[in-house]
Amino acid sequence: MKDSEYLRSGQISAEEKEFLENYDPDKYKKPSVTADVVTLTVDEQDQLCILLIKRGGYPYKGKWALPGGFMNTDEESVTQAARRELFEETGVQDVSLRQLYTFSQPGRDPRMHVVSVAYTALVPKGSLKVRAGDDAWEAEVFRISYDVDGMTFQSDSALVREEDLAFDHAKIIRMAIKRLRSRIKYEPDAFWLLKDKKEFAISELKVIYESILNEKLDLANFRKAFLRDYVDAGRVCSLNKKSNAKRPAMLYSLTEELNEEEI
Amino acid sequence: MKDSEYLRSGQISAEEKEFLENYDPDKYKKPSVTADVVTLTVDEQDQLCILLIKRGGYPYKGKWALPGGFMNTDEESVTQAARRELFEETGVQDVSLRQLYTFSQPGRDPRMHVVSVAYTALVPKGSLKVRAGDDAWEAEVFRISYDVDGMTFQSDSALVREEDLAFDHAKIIRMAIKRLRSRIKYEPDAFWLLKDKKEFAISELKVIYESILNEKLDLANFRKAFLRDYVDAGRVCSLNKKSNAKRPAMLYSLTEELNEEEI
DNA sequence: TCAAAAGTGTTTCCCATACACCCATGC
DNA sequence: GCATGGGTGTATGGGAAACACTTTTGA
Repeated sequence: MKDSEYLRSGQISAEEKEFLENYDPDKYKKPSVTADVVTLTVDEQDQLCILLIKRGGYPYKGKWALPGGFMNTDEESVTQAARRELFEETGVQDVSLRQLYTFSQPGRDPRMHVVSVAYTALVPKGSLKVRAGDDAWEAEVFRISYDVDGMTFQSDSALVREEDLAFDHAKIIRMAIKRLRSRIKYEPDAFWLLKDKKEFAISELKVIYESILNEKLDLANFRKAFLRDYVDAGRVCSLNKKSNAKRPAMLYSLTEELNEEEI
Repeated sequence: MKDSEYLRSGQISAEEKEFLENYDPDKYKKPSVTADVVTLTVDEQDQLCILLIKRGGYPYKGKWALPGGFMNTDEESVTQAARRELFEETGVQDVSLRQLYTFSQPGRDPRMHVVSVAYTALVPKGSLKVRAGDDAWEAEVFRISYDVDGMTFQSDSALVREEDLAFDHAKIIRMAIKRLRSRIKYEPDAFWLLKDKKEFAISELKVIYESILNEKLDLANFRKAFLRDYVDAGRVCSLNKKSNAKRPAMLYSLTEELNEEEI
């Protein structure tokens, strides 16, 4: 592995150097490693949405699935692979990308043993425009809703039930939403879904929370929590600008960079 | 991939069957995948401890590191690999094993690109006896303590500072402890560290919490929280047995199976 | 002047903390 | 008895939820 911190440190004996040069990386059989991305956003009607792609090839040809793909070994981390894939399929770059879980059960992919590192991507409201698909894939944004027996995904042209998804992707999506719901209680994840993190009203943020939690919140109490946790804590500053609604709302701006990964 | 649910479902066209039979699993270059385990326990002096192994071969020969190893592709999940490695090195089986994070930065292993799925294992008090090491490795249990610039690990025969550990293992350990500290506020993780989950006193559980959080707790309030969150909620029942201390304590027993992984 | 959304104030209630106090046992 | 840890009771303060009320704009 060229360029490793370890090698550059220079504290390596001749014996170790020889070991590394003669090491056979294919001593063990290896699984494939992919990044799968649960891409969430909120649409103009304040509905939580997810990006799915329709598989153009086998396996699960014609089924809807999470976007993702194989990592470029030796060149990138799985996180970089996830970011690359997401960019290739949507063009969005200003997203939160956070590791969710790694799935590695043998048999979850019929081709071979695939270890999938799943990520949750949070895309700002309005910025998830789907690119025109080629023959390999076709992408669409689906509104997420729930009924007695699970999630359904609805776009302008298709209705998909969770059991129709490819691979174990329904499980991954359930996990992502569950985790997001518990995370927004302590972490500023929801800010990523704002149209503009540098100029937003409290009510806009409240709508994001409501979409994620699927329940209505009390604005007065939401405001108090927001002021306490973010404004008073210095993580958000007020702009003294006014929007142009009924009564103009005070606008706020995130001061801190949102740290994506707590490594 | 023999035995896959997908293949057995039988809804596969001849065309797809042919695709799967001709698929070349080595189309892309693959990284290696390993499981690394942060094995935590509490010793008889109520100190939080970790299992480390001394590396017998290159790289980082002679350095202390997390136990772990390569997964057996096609035969097991990374979780099973972690469980297998932990068993081989310690003989313990009744442990909580929970996925922590996946590390995949190129260069983190000087041999080749290695994707490591890290796990946190919680071993009941007193049951972590180290096996005699062979020439490939040597294991020891270290007490974890903190000073101004980081963690130190102390066993009966060695003192290791976090920057002396192999690979990026110090980072992984920090993450594991941080996560455990926040998790025990909501989840019953600490029960795994009890000597006997089926017969324990409240004060024993309190000691576990104190070891993890590294701070003293008020027993009266700890008891109230325990009764509310576990006994009243039916997750723990009282045994009406008495231990043989000063004043005998009421003993409790976990009724539920602790679910290890929320997949 | 009215509707609608923004923003403030107040009341109530729950619950975590702190801490005083009683209980059961061994010595 | 008394030391030691087990267990109960209570007073207090902070904060979250519910909701009434005021303010600012557009129409």
